[in-house]
Amino acid sequence: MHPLAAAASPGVVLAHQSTLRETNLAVVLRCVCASEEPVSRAGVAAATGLTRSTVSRLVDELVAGGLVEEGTAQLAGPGRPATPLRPTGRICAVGLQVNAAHVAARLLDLRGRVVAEARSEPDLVGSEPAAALQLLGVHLAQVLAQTPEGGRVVGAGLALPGVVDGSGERLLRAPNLGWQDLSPAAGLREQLHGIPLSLGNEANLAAHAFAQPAPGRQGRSSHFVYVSGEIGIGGAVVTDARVQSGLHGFAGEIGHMPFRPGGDPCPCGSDGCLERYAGRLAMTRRAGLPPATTLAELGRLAEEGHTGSREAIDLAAEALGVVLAGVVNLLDVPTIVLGGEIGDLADRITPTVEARLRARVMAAPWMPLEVVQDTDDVAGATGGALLHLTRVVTSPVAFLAT
Amino acid sequence: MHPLAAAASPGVVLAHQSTLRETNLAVVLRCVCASEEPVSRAGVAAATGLTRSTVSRLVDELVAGGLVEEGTAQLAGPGRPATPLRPTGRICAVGLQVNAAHVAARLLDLRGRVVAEARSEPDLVGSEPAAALQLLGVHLAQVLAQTPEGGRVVGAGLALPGVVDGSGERLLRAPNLGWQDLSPAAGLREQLHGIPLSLGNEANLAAHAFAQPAPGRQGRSSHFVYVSGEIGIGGAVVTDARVQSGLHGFAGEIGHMPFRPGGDPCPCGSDGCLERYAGRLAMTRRAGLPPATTLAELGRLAEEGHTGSREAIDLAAEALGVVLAGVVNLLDVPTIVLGGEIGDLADRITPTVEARLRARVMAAPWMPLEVVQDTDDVAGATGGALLHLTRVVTSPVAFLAT
DNA sequence: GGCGATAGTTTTGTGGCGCAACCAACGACG
DNA sequence: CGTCGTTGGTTGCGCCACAAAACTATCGCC
Repeated sequence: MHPLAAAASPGVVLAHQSTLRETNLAVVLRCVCASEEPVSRAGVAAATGLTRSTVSRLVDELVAGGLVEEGTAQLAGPGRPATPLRPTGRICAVGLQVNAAHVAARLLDLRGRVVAEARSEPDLVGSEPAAALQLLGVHLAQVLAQTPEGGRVVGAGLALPGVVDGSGERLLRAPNLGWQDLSPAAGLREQLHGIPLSLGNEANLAAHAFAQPAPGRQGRSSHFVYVSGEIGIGGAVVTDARVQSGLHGFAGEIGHMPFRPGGDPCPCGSDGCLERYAGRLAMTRRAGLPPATTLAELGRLAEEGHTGSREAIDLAAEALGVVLAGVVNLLDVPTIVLGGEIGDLADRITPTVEARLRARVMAAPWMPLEVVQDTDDVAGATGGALLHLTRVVTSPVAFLAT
Repeated sequence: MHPLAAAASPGVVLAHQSTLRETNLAVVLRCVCASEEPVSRAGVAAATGLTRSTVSRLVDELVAGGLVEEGTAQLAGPGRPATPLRPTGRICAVGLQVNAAHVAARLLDLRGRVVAEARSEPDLVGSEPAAALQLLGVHLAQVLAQTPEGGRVVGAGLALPGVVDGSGERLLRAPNLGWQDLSPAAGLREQLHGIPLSLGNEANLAAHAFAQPAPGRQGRSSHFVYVSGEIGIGGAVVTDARVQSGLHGFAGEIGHMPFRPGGDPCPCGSDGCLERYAGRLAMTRRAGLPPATTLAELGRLAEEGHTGSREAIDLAAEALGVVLAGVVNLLDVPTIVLGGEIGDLADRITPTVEARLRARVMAAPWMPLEVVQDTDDVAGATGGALLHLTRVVTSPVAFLAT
């Protein structure tokens, strides 16, 4: 690279005429994808500001390229009826997920529909990667077998509960599985048939799915903290509808933010981490229950008056509230999304968390704060698939069929 | 707006031919600005990938518009000598800053040079806004009087130690000044002569200046946490060279992240906030010194063996280390920048902070962690000016002289 | 059945970039 | 000291993509 190029790098997004066409193709495709209902060429033109003639040519190209379909039924109303446009169901991506309690595969299409799903619930704490990957491979093959006639699978995204390297190829460390330094693509090569596989942190991908529930479609919040509560606690920060992944892609370890520094030692080498108070393992231990107790059971016991469970949940809520208030102070992300197993305790936790936020967030008087729940229990897999489908929407040219 | 437009909003960046020209003008101007040395048209072409003919046309336009100057001395070497290009010194912006200890005005030009500066060091704790703004107005007039012959001042940015609303027009609350609900533009109208004024949080603007030391030029770090230690503690998170300002622009209150929840009560309504351990007021109180003691004096006393000072500094370093480790875990921003008065203690604080980071950051084995110091003591003012100058670089069309 | 309204296509015009040829001005070398 | 090679910068032409506007198609409504 030219020496100056580095200096100018952030802005070396130079534009040719072709760039212009790519941009507008993406604009049109995103518009078609963003709408729940089919839209017409004229509707796209009105929404985007492009002229009808330009939209027509771009749509024709997308139809020819197999990314958009023209419906047969016509949209009624005054004037000439419109031909409805929808993203095709033949473009698909696979979402995969492995964590301590789930192995799952999902096939999503460009409309954001779940085309196929296969899953099982083994216990993978301290497991051998090979066996788990084999099971994942079976599920992967199952969903791929249900690819629609003439369909193309553009990628696969695997959600893992651990630290993934920046390139998305290598799992560095997944403490709760007991895995480290692993390249799962090798073990899945046979089932993948050349489909590109990328890894991602579970919470990061789940947050992506929450920010963008279907390709090109905006979720109800663009600035939020995602908390994924399983054995440990993962997380992700989303600002401007984009997941903050950090310089090396390591961002999101909210479970290891300090709640009581100097308190409970944590296997991570630190002490007083949030995870030691709001993680499942910590909560069940405090409640005096076996480690395999689910959070749903814990919640039921608390409901029935079991003191230990109540205290454990209250402490967890306190810890979450305090730590999340700090995060909101730092980043002004006024929505908290509870995902993963901890969602099962949302009813008991939410009031305390909201109270702590109101009390501890400096700008609370000027902004509404909200705690919501993500009910997708394999949200990481959904996010993994959506990651690849989003790529189709943002740069359609690369995916046009010749 | 059309109903679909909202749904498609993130991508409704449709491109016309004019967009294309604007983009490329920005690319060329950024390239000229990014280089410390003057560059030639051919150099820009090589760096950006645009052709020489296109660069020539764009440069001509920038020269005609008064944003770029052709030098007279020629760049030697084999072949025809090149005509050197530099950003003009006639485009300027004003940076203003008011905090508990400084009132300052700076005039910066498009090359990033400080053209003029005026400042004073009154004590503004619990002060009347009107008097401070009057003083600021005097300094503003002083630097504006030094605008270069034929120069244009494109904007003014005022850095304030408090919460500013999203539009950049209103100061909502500045606890350490004792100010609230204030629109400073009114009080400065006479001196501003129609120059647009925008407000920003002091630490956010200082971070901007650190991320981008001159218009269009990248600083040495693109992912960092900026800590501005004065009476209280402010901060900012920078990812991908952009300051994270949050949904309402309230981001950056790192001083009110929890260090010892349940500990020292904080005027913010919470307790155990970082600021209660690492803010100047907290440190001097702990050291048994008068509140007006500067951190430089505190450091000197510690050097001389004063136990109270040593303990106060050590506790502050501990608190910073713990909280910052949490932030790094959350966001993977491996550089910490110490700015403001706390920079005077950098030597004593840095080792402890770095030790805590190494011990408490989960991904520490895979990434270098670094604590650096920002030596600009009115960095907020610099950032305020750079904010406006950056706008010139990113969208030059709006600033071309007719 | 005529009319207005809306959807979509076709034609023509315009702006902006790449390409390639050209001119300009220097250093190196014989 | 002249020639040649090298690099900087300009000019004219063609292509590409979008805008504008005229045109066709098809509906609902009176």
